[in-house]
Amino acid sequence: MGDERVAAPTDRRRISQRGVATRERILEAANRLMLVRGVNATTLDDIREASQTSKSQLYHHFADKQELVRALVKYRGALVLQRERAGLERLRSFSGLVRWRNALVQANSLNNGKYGCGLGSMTLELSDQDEQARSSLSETFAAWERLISDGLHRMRDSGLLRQDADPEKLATGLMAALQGGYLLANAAHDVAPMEVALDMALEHIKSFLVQPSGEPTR
Amino acid sequence: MGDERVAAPTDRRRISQRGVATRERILEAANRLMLVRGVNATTLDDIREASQTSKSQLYHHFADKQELVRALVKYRGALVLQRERAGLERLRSFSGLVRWRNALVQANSLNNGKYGCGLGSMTLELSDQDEQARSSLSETFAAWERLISDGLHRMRDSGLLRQDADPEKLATGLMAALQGGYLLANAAHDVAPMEVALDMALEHIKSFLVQPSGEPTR
DNA sequence: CGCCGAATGGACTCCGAGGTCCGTTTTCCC
DNA sequence: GGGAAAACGGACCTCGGAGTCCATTCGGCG
Repeated sequence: MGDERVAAPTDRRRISQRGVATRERILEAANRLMLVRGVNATTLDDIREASQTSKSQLYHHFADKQELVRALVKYRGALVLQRERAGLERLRSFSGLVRWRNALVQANSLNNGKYGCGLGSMTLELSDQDEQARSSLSETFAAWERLISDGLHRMRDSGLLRQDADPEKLATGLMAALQGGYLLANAAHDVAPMEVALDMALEHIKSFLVQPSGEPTR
Repeated sequence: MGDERVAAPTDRRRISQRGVATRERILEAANRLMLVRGVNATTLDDIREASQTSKSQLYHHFADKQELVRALVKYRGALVLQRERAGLERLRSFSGLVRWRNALVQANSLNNGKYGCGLGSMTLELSDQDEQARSSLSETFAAWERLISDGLHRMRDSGLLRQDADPEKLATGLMAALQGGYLLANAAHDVAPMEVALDMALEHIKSFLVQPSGEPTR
C-alpha cells in the first residue's frame, strides 16, 4: 500500500500526526473487515483489534458506528476513484477499455468472485437505512461513470466513436454491467459471469465505433 | 418424557394445516421486512410482531435465525421464479422481451428504485457469510437465466435470432444488466439507470436478430 | 523544564437481540 | 369423549456489542 491521503479530517480540531495515523488505521481496518463480513456483521471490537487501537480511540475519532460507516463510505469511494482515475484518465481508445476490463476481471478472479465491489456491496446494505451514506455512494458512482464517459467523449471527439453515441448512457450501461457482473460472480463464486457482462457492454460500445474492426460482428 | 417411537426413521413430524399457515405467515413477514431493512437489520421480534405469532412459533418452525434466513432464500427464490416463469415461459419474440423489460421497470419505478431485487440484495449480504444461502441463491439465478435463455433458444430455433447467437451468454448479460441496474437505481433512488442498463442489454440482443427491425427500442 | 490538550488503554455499563422454557390451548385421531 | 401430539403465548435468560468514563501517557510549545 502506497500513500493514502484519503482519510480527510472532518472538524477543525487540532489533530496531530499521530492522531491522523490512528484514524487512518481505523478506517483501513474497517475497510478490510467490512468488505469481507459486511457492515452490520462487523463489530467495533473487531475493528479495534484489527487496527491495534482501543475503544476510546474509535470514539475519539468518530461519534458512533454510523459516523464511522459514513466515513468509510467516503474513504472507500476515494480509494476506488483514485484507482479508477489511474486507469481511465488517459482512456482514448477501445483497446484501452479492454485493458481496463482485463484489470478488473483479473483482480476479481484472484478471490474467485468473492467480496465483489466495495461500493456495490455497501449500496444494497446501506442505501435503504442511511440516507447520507446512500447519497454519498450515489455521488461516487456518478463520479466513476464520469471518468468513463469523459474517456468516451474523448473517443467521440477524436472521431473514433460515432456522433450519435451517447457517452453518458454508455457509461451507465457499462457500470451496470460491471456491478451486475460483480454480483453474479459473487453468487456463483466464479468470475465468468462478470466477464460475460463486461464483454456485452464493451460489444455494445464497439457497435458505436466508426469503423467496426476487421470482421463483421465476430 | 422419553420418545416411545424408537422405530421412527427421522423427525417426520406431523404438521397440521394450521402449522403450515403459521410457517407461511412467518416467511411472508420475514420476506417483507427483510426486503426493506436487510437481513441483519431485521430482528426476530420484528418478524414475530409482523407475523402475529410468538417467539415459540419461530423456534417451532425454524431451528434458529440462520435457518429462517435460509428458508427465506428459498421462499423468495420460488416467488421470483414463479413470477418470472409467468412472464418468460412464452417468450418467442423481441417485443416479448421489451414487454418483460417494461414490467420490471414499472414495478421498480413504483418505489423510485428503492429496495431493488430481493435476490440481489440478499446475495451481497449473505454470500460471504453463509455458504448454503449462497449456493441456493446461485441456483436460483441460474434457473432465472435459464428461463431467459430458453426463450432465446426458441427465438433462434424459429429463425428470429442468428445461429451464432449464444443464448446462455446473452441471458447472463441481460441478468447482469438487470441486477446492476437494480443496484444503481437503488443508489440513485431513480429507475433511470436501470432502464439504460436493460436497454443496453436488449440492444445487444437485438444486434443478433436476423433482420434488425426499423425503430429502436421503446 | 513544565504545562496543557491531544492521544491512549481498558474496565465498565446498558440494552437489545437471539434463544430457552414451560404452562396452556387447539387439533387430530381412535 | 378422551388422550396425545402439535400449536401456541409469553415470561425469562444470556450474552455480546454499542457506547461511557477516567486515569494515564505522549508530544508540542512557551
